[in-house]
Amino acid sequence: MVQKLEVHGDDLDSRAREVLREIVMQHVSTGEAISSRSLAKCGRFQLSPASLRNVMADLEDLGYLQQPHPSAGRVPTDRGYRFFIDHLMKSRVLSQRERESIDDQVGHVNEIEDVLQLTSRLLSTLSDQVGVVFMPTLMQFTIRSMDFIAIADNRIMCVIVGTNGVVVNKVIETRQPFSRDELEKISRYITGEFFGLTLDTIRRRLIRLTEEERAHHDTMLQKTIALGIEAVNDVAAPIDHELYVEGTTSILMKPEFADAVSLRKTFLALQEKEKLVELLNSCLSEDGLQILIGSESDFTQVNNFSIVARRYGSNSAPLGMVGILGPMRMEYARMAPLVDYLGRALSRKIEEEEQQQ
Amino acid sequence: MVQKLEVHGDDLDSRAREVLREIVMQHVSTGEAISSRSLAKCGRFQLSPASLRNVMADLEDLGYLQQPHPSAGRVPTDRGYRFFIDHLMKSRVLSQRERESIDDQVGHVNEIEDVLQLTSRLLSTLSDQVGVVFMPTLMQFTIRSMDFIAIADNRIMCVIVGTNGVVVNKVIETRQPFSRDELEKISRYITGEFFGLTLDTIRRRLIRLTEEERAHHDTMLQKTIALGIEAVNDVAAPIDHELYVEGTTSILMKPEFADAVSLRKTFLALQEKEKLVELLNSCLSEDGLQILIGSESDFTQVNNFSIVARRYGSNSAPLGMVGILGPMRMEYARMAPLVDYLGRALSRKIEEEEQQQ
DNA sequence: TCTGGCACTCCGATTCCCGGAGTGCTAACC
DNA sequence: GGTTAGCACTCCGGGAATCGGAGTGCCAGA
Repeated sequence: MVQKLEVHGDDLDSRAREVLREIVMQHVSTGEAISSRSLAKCGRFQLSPASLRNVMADLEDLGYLQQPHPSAGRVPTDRGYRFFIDHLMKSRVLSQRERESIDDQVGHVNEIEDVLQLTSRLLSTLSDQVGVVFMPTLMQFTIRSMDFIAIADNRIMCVIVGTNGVVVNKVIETRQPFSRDELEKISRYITGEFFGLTLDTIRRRLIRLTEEERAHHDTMLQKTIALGIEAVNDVAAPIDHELYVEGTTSILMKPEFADAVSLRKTFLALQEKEKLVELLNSCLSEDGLQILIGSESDFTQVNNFSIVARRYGSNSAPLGMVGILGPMRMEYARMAPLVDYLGRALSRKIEEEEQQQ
Repeated sequence: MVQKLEVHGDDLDSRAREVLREIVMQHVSTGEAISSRSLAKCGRFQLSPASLRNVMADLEDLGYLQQPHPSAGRVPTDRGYRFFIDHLMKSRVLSQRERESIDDQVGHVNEIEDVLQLTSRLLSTLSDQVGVVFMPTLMQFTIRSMDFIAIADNRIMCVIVGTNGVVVNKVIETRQPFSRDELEKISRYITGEFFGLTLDTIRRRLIRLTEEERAHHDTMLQKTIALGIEAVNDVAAPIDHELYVEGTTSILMKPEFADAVSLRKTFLALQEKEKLVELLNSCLSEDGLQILIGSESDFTQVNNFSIVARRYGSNSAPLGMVGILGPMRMEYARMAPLVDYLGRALSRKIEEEEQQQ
């Protein structure tokens, strides 16, 4: 399939490529369907509208363009955008000023949660699209400490701090009551024993311990293990994630969503975050910048969205996804470096925190 | 002003009152403007349309009705709704089934946060409007315990548990580092010393202690005080609040918001929660069910909303507001008891938790 | 005081019309 | 063979005109 597309890429002669590029660029900036006449007028082709019409007809036959209705100009299809991105696009690098502004703002925030929120906000304002930052389950995190606090007799708050500075806390219900003393001891023990391990490993070790220690009748240790398992299970439930979505208002102002019907639809799509989470989760396995256009995924298809996203965190331990979400018509050449830079900035920031502490 | 309205209330003869009631009820159920003919047809009046038109004209002169456009039927104004609610409405009590269903669901949840969220969800589904639950700053809460956990050298998580079961936690930055041992001691000391007091009192005591103890050179105590003050200040910042808003989708489906313009406007209003918080905060001082219609508050005026809300928590220590939010056209007779019951249910639930522990 | 009747108004849907914009095709041209 | 001019065709969108329906206000008569 990819091979096929590559061949297609070479199939287009340079004139057709230039025409497609110009149509994409004009359409992105105006939002209108592009006519042969407006192409001729732009001055980049020494050709008459009639000749350009021929080229456009060819591009339509190949599935790169389409007409909203007969006797209208052409609009890029998602395949058209895809070709543009893969072969024609010249990424515009971020200006010095923009990068400095980003670095500056990121530098002034400390809490991980705040950094994530700031990032989504920056993505949104700088792109004028919806900014998204996603942090999935913590199963793969390595922990720095794990503390237990009595809230009620059989209700305990568990606070887990990751080596990367992320803090998670969750109230868990326990079967047996714990005293303040016990909890302090348990906190010390677990933190001391499991420092630097992932929750996943910790759980496996705890389960192994259960079996080994069954004979010893050390009640304290048994209590510790029981509590530890409950905590790990509860905190690292697979649905557990953070999702920051910023700038939904700006996207609803776009002409694409002018009428009440698509406005409602888009609004609902942004409300129901499960689908989005599902998509981002599935993107987590791949490295580098990822662009999904319209029909290329379920979520983007039904809403005519595009997504430009990227993993953040270190290569060995990816933490989540950052990206933007908007209508298919967007300035990919500007979005791509923006998302890329913010992804890097976020990764760097988290790494700093990790080292510093 | 209130006096004036009361007089108005008596000004209307019984026929006019009945006509107004019928118009409100018909309009609420259909959403259409009500004509003299449809009033005559409903059978409650032995009058011809022509006579009813006279009554309607009078009600319009008094400001209770208005015509969307000439030669359309009449629609209640916000004053009309106000009169209806104050003098004509017969609250429909909740059915046994509904109450049992509510009690049952509330009974199955334990976390305060979950209870609040459930309540807003119930409000939304049972009313088919937007359900809102608001919990303002915790300054007036009495605490059960206060624990400090090291996250990094000079970053500490503070977990406060209220006697009502509410748990708040917040990461605070400290000027000096604290060891694990110190933190445990501090936690014990503060919890022991300040159990049952409000954050506000605690802060005042801590400040007094600062002065008293300055001479003693007890570094440990000084550290304790410093940390305590930082924690209380930080956690109980005035902006600190929780707001649960549920069911925004259902409201956007209502015919009132069919066109793109009002859809956008409503959407934006629901996004920007500050205004809503402001309004709810200002309602917090008054007891009993509160109904705000259209022009009766800034927030409801610009969006043509109405709000039916009620305080929850005990009388001596109100915790927050519960309520529903929707277009002016809503079944107030059903909304009023619903909000009232859920407010009581929520208060009762919180009280139970408090006693139980 | 109530009611029937009548004139008037306004909305909304439907229809028709027309200009603008754009295409596809063909034939001529370089 | 590629390129261009010309022409017929199509479709959209806005505007004017039309018409029926719904509702009111008012007046005169019971």
